[in-house]
Amino acid sequence: MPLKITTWNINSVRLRIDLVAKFLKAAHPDVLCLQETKCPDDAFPLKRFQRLGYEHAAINGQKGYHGVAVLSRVPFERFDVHSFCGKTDCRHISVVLGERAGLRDPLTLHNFYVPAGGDEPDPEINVKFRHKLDFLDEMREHPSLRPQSSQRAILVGDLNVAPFEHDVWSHKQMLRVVSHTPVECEKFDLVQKAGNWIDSMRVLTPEPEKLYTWWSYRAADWRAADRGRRLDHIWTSDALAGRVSKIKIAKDYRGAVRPSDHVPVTATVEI
DNA sequence: ATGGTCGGCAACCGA
Repeated sequence: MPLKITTWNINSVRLRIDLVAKFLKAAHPDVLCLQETKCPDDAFPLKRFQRLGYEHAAINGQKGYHGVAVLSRVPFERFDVHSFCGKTDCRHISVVLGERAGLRDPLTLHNFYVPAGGDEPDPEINVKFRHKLDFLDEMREHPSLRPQSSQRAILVGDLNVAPFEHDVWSHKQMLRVVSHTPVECEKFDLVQKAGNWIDSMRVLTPEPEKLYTWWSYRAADWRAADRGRRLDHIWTSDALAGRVSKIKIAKDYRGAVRPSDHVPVTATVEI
C-alpha cells in the first residue's frame, strides 16, 4: 500500500494553519511532519488538524523557537523524543507505525529540525555552528539512527544542510556559507553512512539536476533569482530501498500569501 | 561589498 509522507518547515504553525489546511486538502498525505512550529504544546492547533482528518498527533514544541510535530491520518503505536547536545531544544520526534496502522512490520519515522548554525562558518568563534556540528556528530552516534538491515525506518526533516553541488544555486559561491560548507557536508554524509540511509530525493532525481526546497525571504524576487537550497530531506533505511515511488516538491507554496521560506516535500512509499 | 526579510514577542534572537 502507498504511504504518503510530507515534511515541511512551516515557520509558525499557528500563523500558517490556513495554508497547511489548504495543502492537506490538496495533497492528502497520510502523515505530515512539521518543523519550526514555534508553538508550545498546549497552544498547538490540534482541533483544526482533527477536523481535517488528522486525528493522531505527536507534538514536541516550546515557546518561540524550534518545535516539531507529526500529524497522521493513521494511528501509531507510540512516539519518542530525543534531546541532543544536552539541550532542551525541541528538535526531534519519532513515531512508530505498526499493527494499528495495518502494518505487519513496524516502520519508524523520525522527524528532525537540525540547528541552522548561524552565519559565521567557524566553530571556534560561532557557538551556533559548533552546536550544529556537534548535533550532526550525535546523530551519527545515536543507536536509533542506525537501523538494522531488516528495520524499516524513514528520516525526514529540515536538516539545514544542502550536501551536493546541485543542492545549491552556486556551489562555488556557497562554499563558505553555512549549510554548504565542506565540514558540515562531511559530517552530514557520515550521519547518512552510519545508518545506511538512502537519500530518496537524489535516487529519483540524480545530480546534476538542481533540487531546492528553500528560498530566502531576503531575495527581492525569489522566483526570478532562484537562489534556492535543498535543506529538507527524506531518507529511508536500506530495508525500504527502492520503495519510494515518487517525490513531490510543492514549489508553488513558496509563492503563497505569507509563505514559509521552505516548501512541502512529499514522498510516496510503497509499504 | 553590503544588506536584504521573516516570526515570536515585545528588545532582540534565531533563521
